[in-house]
Amino acid sequence: MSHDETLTIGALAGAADVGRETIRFYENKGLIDAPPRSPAGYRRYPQESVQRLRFIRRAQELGFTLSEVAELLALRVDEVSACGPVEVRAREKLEQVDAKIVDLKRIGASLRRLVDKCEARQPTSDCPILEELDERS
Amino acid sequence: MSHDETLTIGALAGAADVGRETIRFYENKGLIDAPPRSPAGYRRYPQESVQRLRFIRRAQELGFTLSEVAELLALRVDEVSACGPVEVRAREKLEQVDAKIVDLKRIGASLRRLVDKCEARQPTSDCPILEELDERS
DNA sequence: GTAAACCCTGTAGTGTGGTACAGGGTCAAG
DNA sequence: CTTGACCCTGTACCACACTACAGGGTTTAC
Repeated sequence: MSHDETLTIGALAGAADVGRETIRFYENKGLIDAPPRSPAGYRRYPQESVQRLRFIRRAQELGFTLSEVAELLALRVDEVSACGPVEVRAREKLEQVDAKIVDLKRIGASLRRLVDKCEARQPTSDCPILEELDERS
Repeated sequence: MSHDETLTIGALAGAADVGRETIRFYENKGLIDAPPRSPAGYRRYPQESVQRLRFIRRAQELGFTLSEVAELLALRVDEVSACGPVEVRAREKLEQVDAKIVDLKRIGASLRRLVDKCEARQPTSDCPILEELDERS
């Protein structure tokens, strides 16, 4: 297989730091397109697949399920996707994202208070933390 | 069972909006302490358990696994052993949280641009979402 | 020209985080 | 003093997102 700008599944897996099986799994789930095949039936991936895989991974880390990631990836405006429905879905995702940010900020604030308390603690006192983790909206 | 400031598992489940089974599951996993029991063996929870359960739920929604939640809750540790290692853990979580916020803001900005494009009715064939997380991989 | 290293399909198994019984005891109301 | 709503333990099952074979073909490096 001469080097022809495409990647085998193994090379892609290495480049994107995921397992081979994971890539086939994502293909099955429709998260990545089925790539063209070599005469012997081997998948040949374009370089951009690396970006897509990495996006999937990071979106997952942000708390999106695979089907939510699929929705994110499907959001684009072009000849085939009309503006109306795309806009609606994009707005929904945007709300999800903003809500996640709000929650994360609240958690972050709690953690920061925690860290501050640790820094300012009196030598003899315990690390008084539980209240800091409590909700209080 | 006269009202004695404690909650049955069902009352707690109702107050914290989780299933009974989930509470027992968390107890098993060490996420909540085994509460005292009534003579008949019924769990009697203090009011604070509601806060703890809600914290667990919220932290989970933000992408923390149950064992990470356990870590967060364990920051409460006991006595002298506390502050040093606790502070380190808290800082690590804080960094994770801040990084997530940065990524989510990027996705949010991307979605906002997409919505704007929709409003301006300027079809494009690129995928604005995919481009957002490219930098810094 | 053969062995290692890769690829294929397909199915089974894993870990996480629950959820749903089964089979039984307890308690409060009427 | 029974009936229904609650509680107990324990096990089985579920969805999600992988992960690991099995059984086979292909490519490449020596």
